[in-house]
Amino acid sequence: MPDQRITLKDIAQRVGVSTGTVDRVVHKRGHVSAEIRDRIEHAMKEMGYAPNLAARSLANNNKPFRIAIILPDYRQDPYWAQPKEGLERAAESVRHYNVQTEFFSFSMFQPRDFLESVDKALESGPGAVLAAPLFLEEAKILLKGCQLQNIPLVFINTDIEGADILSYIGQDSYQSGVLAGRLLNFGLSDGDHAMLVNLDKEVSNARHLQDKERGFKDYFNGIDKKSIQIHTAVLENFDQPDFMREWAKKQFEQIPRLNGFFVTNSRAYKLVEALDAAVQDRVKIVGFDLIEPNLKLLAQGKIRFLINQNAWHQGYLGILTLVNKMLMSKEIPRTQYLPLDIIVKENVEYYLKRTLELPMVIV
Amino acid sequence: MPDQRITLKDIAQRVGVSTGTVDRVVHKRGHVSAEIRDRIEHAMKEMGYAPNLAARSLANNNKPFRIAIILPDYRQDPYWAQPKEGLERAAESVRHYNVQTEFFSFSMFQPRDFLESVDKALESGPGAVLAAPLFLEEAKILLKGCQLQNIPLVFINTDIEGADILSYIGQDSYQSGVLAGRLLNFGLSDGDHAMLVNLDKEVSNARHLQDKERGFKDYFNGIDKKSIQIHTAVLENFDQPDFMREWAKKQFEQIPRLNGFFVTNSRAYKLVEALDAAVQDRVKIVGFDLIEPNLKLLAQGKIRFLINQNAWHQGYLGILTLVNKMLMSKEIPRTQYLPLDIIVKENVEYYLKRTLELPMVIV
DNA sequence: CAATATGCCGTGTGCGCACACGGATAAATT
DNA sequence: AATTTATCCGTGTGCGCACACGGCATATTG
Repeated sequence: MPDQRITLKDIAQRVGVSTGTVDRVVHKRGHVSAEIRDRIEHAMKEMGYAPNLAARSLANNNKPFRIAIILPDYRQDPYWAQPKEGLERAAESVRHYNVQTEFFSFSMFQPRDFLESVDKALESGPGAVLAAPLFLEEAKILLKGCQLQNIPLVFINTDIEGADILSYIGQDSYQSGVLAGRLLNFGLSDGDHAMLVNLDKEVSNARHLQDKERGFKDYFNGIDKKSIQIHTAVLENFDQPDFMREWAKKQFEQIPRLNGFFVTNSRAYKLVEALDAAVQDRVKIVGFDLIEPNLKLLAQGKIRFLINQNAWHQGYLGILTLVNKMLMSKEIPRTQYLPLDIIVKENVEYYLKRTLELPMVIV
Repeated sequence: MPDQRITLKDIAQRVGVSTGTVDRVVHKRGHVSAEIRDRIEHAMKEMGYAPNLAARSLANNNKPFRIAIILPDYRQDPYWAQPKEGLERAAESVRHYNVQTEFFSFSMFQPRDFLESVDKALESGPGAVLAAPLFLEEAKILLKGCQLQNIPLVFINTDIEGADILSYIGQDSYQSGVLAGRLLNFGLSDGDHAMLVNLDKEVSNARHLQDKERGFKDYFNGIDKKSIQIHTAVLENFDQPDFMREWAKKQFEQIPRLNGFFVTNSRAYKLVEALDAAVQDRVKIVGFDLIEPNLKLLAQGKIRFLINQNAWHQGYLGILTLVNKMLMSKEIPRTQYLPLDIIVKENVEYYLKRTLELPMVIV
């Protein structure tokens, strides 16, 4: 632990030059003779120089670092409120580095709206872009735009394979499916049946869904201790209670030992609502996301496990990633998967608090 | 989102005084007339002034903030390596605020050694103290010392009820016991038996153990769906494989339907080693901590769940708490419980990586 | 009334860094 | 030899804040 922090001045004195010259070397701005450059670089290593970020940010304070954020409208789907919150929280915690954020929201059902946001965002001349690229073709235009302007781009939630971006931050859908299988299996008995239920109208998450399904089935194929039979259901009419109840009733008639459900998104509560009280207590349900209706059912024991995708963290890490890269010149991994938190009634409160309290910023 | 950051100068101009006067109000250093003080405070609220931490830390950079850390020697118990790591990591991330840390380790079996560390720590004239107060009486001396020197004190791992400290950071032992009960119960059937196993020689964790046991039993008393019978075992000879095997054999003879174990500390692997191969696959074991031997058995399915106490975070949060209080003048809650992470084979890697990658500091 | 004390407030300096600007030297050109 | 050009390097200023210092009033005292 170095007692005294090494400053530009220190190594300038050591080498016998001015701080300006050292600064030129630090920023590789040229106009320094090879010999002196070598001596400075050598001295920096030897003395263990590390720039004082506080001072750096102060000195840079005239030019803000602006991040354009392209996100679906959270009023269309409450899911997007979570990344948004994380983004806002992160923005708040790096305000002191003069980081500014600007939101460009779009309708998650209209690719053209996305494009419009892309245009607006790029025209605003940002220092970096963070986006949820729901539409593949349109996202490629964003990609090109960022390359042209030579600014870093971060994707959250949805990745585009092979895209030349700074980083992708999201869930590991496949692994979350595997995890769901694991949790369900733990509570099921030999000979039981389980069902994967997809309650969704759109296919915007098609890829995530596929991966989850694959992971879920792979898990059950991989075990040999018990025999659990897996079924699959896709229901677009999850908003019609009557339809749902009817559907559920039929399932149990056809599959008496149907004892487990895996709801692949945050709508597990919709499934519970469709079940009779007695059934609610018997079947094991695994779902996603700590949203209010799910939490209530978790507390009642009617949802056994919730897997927390940590959507909040997507936004948070997104900002931190950009700040780490651009202001702290850190190396960033191409892919950053978020932890898959397992939530039950007994530990849920810590996860709810964590997003509120945990203080953090930059290293 | 305020486009332009508000500075001291801004509000000085607005009120019509100098920055020095505003600064005096900010730091409550007096020598300001009541009227001007009010006007300044009003303007600060109205304009939403927030100090620029970078500038503040720069201006304070001559006087480091030194934190004395009193911790058990991690060579005696690998557990303590985790908080230590968290402490070091946190120290690293706040280095730029000129925060320095100094470790004073002690033997976890010798109260007098602890006292010696306390003396050394207090004599070094720290700006704050962080300690793991394993010994009640001796800890009281530390308490008095800090009160005398008027410096904040943070406890980790072990709390002392009613002690006047800044904050306690640790696990919620009771709740972790409840959680263990929940997890075990999920995999057990009506009529099964479960056993709480305490593999420990010392009673230094007596309190934590009691709480865990209470939580565990409370859980099973609270359910009415199944009937699970609970047993308890305290084994000090966990280091003798022959003894352990013999003991285990006897248990299964006496309790044929013994299908679940809750190991109250990180030594779940010791229990697994004492079981026959067939039994290893059958019984459900819930333990604590992501240590190497446990992880291996988790991957093999021989430990079903590990509850992660996040000992790493104790250290990390400890430093952040002190920095938040002293440098950012934030309010700090008296008790900070750490999340109870549920770890299975399928999500373990995220938790191992998380401690390595997650970048953070201060808000 | 002068001398001193007291309350209030502005000014100046430095923290470490970034960067524009200009000065110095040597090399190349006229 | 005088001038230009290129190369290399030092200096100065400001970022927002903390704080010592000193100045200017007004109040207090001899």
